Amino acid sequence: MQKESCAHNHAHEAVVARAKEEILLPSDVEKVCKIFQLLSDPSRLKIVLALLNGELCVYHLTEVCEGTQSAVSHQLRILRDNHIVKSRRQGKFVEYSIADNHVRGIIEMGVQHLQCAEH
Amino acid sequence: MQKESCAHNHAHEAVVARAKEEILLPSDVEKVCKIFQLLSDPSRLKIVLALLNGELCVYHLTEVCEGTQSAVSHQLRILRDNHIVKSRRQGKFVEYSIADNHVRGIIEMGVQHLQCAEH
DNA sequence: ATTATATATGAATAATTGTTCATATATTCA
DNA sequence: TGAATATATGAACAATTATTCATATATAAT
Repeated sequence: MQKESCAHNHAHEAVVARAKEEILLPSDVEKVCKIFQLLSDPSRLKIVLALLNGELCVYHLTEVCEGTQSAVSHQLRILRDNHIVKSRRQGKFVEYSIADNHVRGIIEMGVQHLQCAEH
Repeated sequence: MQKESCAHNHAHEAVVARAKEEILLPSDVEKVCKIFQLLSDPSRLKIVLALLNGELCVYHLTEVCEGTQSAVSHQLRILRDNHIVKSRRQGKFVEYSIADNHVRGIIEMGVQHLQCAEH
């Protein structure tokens, strides 16, 4: 209930102070959240998963992800704006590929989590 | 624009077929998304970050995360329901701790992403 | 028992966001 | 140049979700 008054000093403020030190800076928390948020939508994750195996154009991505062209394009924009993917025009087509190699590691960790018996 | 008709067979359907094989099962995509979604909110990420250094009670978490008691409790419920954290009552207090060790790896990858020069 | 402290939770609200529909832009081909 | 294909994007809509406020429950202390 309270937020300021500390009637409660079991294990003292030291616990809080230490925990606060070890945590990330607020701005860093936001940034780490952002990368997770980008991968937390099925449409976007499918796009990124597909691109982990190599460059694909929008039409192929639309097929692979079983979405509409518009929806895929909108999500590609978000991924591109956030430097997860990059694009290059190849004549008639626009080919997309992974721009940030860290995403592979992050996703692998997510998959590892999934494959465990704990659930 | 189209979704069915394939006027476009540059690099053939084989590309799509192969990409679809390499991607995860739809249910697995959902599950991987879920773990990212859980870590994609600043309040929840702060909670998890704090708990990575050891068990903390709700009051301490409230202080560390600089949120209200209610908001922290709501987020703890979500994290507990999804087996990211677990709780045990210790007399007057309820102590929370990390239930799923995979989150450490996932977050470390997220932080690694952050620390890179690319942005 | 009564009071105070610690945590949990339901309902309401506000904000964010993913999709769809329509349309615009860009490139190729006839 | 004009038609067709490929991609992008704005606006509207629906759904999800994080927070707040009020209150309920649980434990401890007096």
